[in-house]
Formats: sequence, structure tokens, C-alpha cells
Amino acid sequence: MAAQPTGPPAAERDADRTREEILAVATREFADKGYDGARVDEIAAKMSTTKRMLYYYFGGKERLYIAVLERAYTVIRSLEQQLDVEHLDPEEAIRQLAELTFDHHESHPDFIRLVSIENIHRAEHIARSDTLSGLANPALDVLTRILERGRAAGVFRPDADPLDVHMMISAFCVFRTANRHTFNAIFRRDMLDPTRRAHYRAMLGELVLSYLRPH
Amino acid sequence: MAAQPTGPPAAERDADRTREEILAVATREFADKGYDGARVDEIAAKMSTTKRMLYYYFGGKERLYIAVLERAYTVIRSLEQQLDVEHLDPEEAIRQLAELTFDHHESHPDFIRLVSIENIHRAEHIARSDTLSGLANPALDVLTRILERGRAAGVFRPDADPLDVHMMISAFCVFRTANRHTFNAIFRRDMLDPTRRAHYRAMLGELVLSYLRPH
DNA sequence: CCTAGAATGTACGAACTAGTTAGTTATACG
DNA sequence: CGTATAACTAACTAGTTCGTACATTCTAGG
Repeated sequence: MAAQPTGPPAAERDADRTREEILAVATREFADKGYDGARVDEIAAKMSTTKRMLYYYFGGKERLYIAVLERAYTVIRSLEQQLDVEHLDPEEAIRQLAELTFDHHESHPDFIRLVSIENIHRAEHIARSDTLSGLANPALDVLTRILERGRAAGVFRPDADPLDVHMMISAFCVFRTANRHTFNAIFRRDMLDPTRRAHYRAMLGELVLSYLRPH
Repeated sequence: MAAQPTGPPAAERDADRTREEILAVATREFADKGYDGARVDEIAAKMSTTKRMLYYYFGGKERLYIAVLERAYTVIRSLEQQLDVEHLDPEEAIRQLAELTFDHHESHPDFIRLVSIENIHRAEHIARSDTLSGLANPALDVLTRILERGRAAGVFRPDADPLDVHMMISAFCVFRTANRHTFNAIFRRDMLDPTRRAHYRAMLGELVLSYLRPH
């Protein structure tokens, strides 16, 4: 139901383009203000079409929000699929995986905010989405294989669980971006200050590796 | 302006009691629904007095929310002040500090939610509160002293920064509670499941200590 | 006992907000 | 060329939400 069969794409009356624009504006607005803070009229005002189209294509505020979440997760997952660290030795692979995750979180603040917002709502919208509720994570598969190789080589402790390690990495990266505001307000240190970036990036790698090494 | 001078405390017409009840109900409501999701009328309905009192004592929704934040932080800080781990050797002190922080986060889910909510709002309310914006953290002082002792004894690496270590611990604990819903929706693992509690608690201690030990 | 002022309750309204109704224009296709 | 239908627009509405005006009751101090 997409893809113009012949001729150049019409500048006006392009359903796909309209849908995409609504999603893009809505993503920014929901990430910025939260689900309850976002205003349908505000989203409408910021796009080149009207509010009616938002209801035409998505059916309502909540379903638009779910569509936003679905697209955001899809984008992130497709990026994760490009991970290519399996040719490295286990230690270096872990370090790279951690640092790529680190970079990743830093360059997608909207996604992190959407996840925080969704947690405030106890993931009720994710639960309502078939697309999202059981969505596998390619980064976790990569991590699982690295751990196995490291265990076999005797450089990693044998009891390390992939999901636990993934959680450690996520916790560090998510906290750094998601909690930066209160952290900065209380401790007067901006965790996202560019001058501290290299320090935190290296620290995460060390943290994970020092945990993984057999004692 | 409190403390009845003579006679038994009046069951009705007790300004302090009314204030406290409003704060308690508002805390639950804001933590549950977020700032924009919370409804003034809903808070009013759940308390034994009327909405008028909320405006009489706090002036409005936003100022009530700030008062809620101030009280929540104050409570947490006073609990932190009771930390008593300085008599232990550095390694054991760190482990205990981490585990107490862990317990702490688990037993104050409302506080964690309020912090997440405040981060969605980029800490704008904390910034507006004189009480909160520069509030020192007793746990950080304790941590600083432990690290110093450990460094002197040669059991900790010399370049470990107290605030970084505090951040590591917080990241782990906050992520486990604040992001449990999306994590569970995606990975089908409840990080707060009681049967996994001991595992995570021990893991945090190991994580921090393996990072701190000189390599 | 009386009064000033603090504390409380009721009822209401102005502004906002999600969603809809009713109608219009462009485009694909025979 | 004509028409069915997808894409689109503007104006409106029903319900909500924060906040307030006004009336009332309790309590401390003289």
C-alpha cells in the first residue's frame, strides 16, 4: 500500500510521508514532555498537516504513542544488529561492546527518555503492543557468544550470566543519561560533559571486565 | 508554629496534621502518575480534607509537587545519615555500603519514581527549590572516607573517585527498580523477584569491589 | 464571654484538551 | 474523461482540570 508505482513522488498527498512526519514530530514531543505532558494539538501544530490526520492514521493519542515506541525500538534494534565484534578476542570484544553501547545511549537521548517515560507507566503500552512485548535483543545474543568464548578460554568467570552483564552495562549507560539532571542538580557534576566522556567510557569497560575476570 | 502548648491534641482542626496528610497523599499520587498525570482533584478526593486546603497550604499543584520532592529527599537523607560502616575494614565497609544502598532503593520505590519523574522534567523543580538544589549527601562523605582508608591501606586503586563510585552503585540500584518494567517486558526477567534478590545484592558488592581492587 | 483571625467547606468558572463532524480536494484507474 | 476513493482541512464539542470566590466554623487571647 506504499511505493508510488510510476512517475516522481508527489510533493503533496503522500500518505507515507505524512505518516512519517507525524511519527517524527510525535517522537520528539513525547520524548520531550512525556505521555501526559505531550499535547495532541501541539504535535499537530508542529507538523505540516492537521490534527485530523493524526487521528486518521493513528486513531488517537495513545495509539500514536505506541506507534512512536514501536518505531523507536525498531530503529535501535536495527542499529544493534550491525554490531561486529565477534572477530575480536573475548576481552576486547566485551570492551568494544560496552563502549558501543555507551556511544549508542549517548547518541539517542530521545530513546532513553521514551524508555524512562514508559517505565513511569509501568510498561503498560509495551505490553499492549504485539510488536514490542517479546522483541528479541540482538546485542544480547552477541554478548552471550562472547561470554561463552571467554569462558572456554578461561579468561572469564564461569558463572557470569549474559543478561546480568547486559543489565550492568545498560544500568551504567542509562543512568548516566537518564538521571543526569537530578545528579547534576545535587552533585554539581554533569555526567554528559564532553571533557568527562572518555573517562566514563573507559571506566565502564574496566568495570565490566574486572567483574568478568576470574578471581 | 507547631506543638500544642496545653491539653490533648485536637482531633479536628490540626494544621500540621492536615499538611502532613496532604503531603502523604500527594507523594503517593505524584509517584504513581507523574507530575502531569497526577490530578489535583484526585489527590483531594483521597485525603480527609478538601482541595481548598491543598491550595491554602501549598498554593498550587506545582508548589505542592516541590514540597513533595523536598520531603522525600529529606527523609532519604536522614536515613542515610544513620549509615554506620566506618568501624569496618575498607573492603567490608564498601560491601556493606553497597548493600545498604541496595536495600534502601528497594524499600523506597516512591522516591525512585519521583526522581525518574523529576529527570523527565530535567530537574527543573529541584532547581527551583533552595532546599534541594545544593543538598549535600551524607552517603557520599562516608564513601569518601572509606576510599581514603582503603587507598592508604593499599587495598583500593589510588585513582578511584568517590562520586564515580557512588554513581556506579546508584546506577545499578536505580536501574534495577526504575527500569524493571521495560526490562521485564523485553527480557521476561523481573529484576525485583525476591528469589533473585540475594544474587543481585551480592553481585553489586562484587562489581564495586572488583573495580576498586588494584590490578 | 467575645472577637479576630486561622482553618475549613461548597460551589463554580475559565481555560484547556482529546476527539469528532461535516465537508473538500487530489489521484488512481477504468 | 469521469468517478470512486484515499488524503486532507477547518471548525466544533463534550468533558476535564486547575484554580478561586465566598461563606462558615473553630480556637486562642483579652
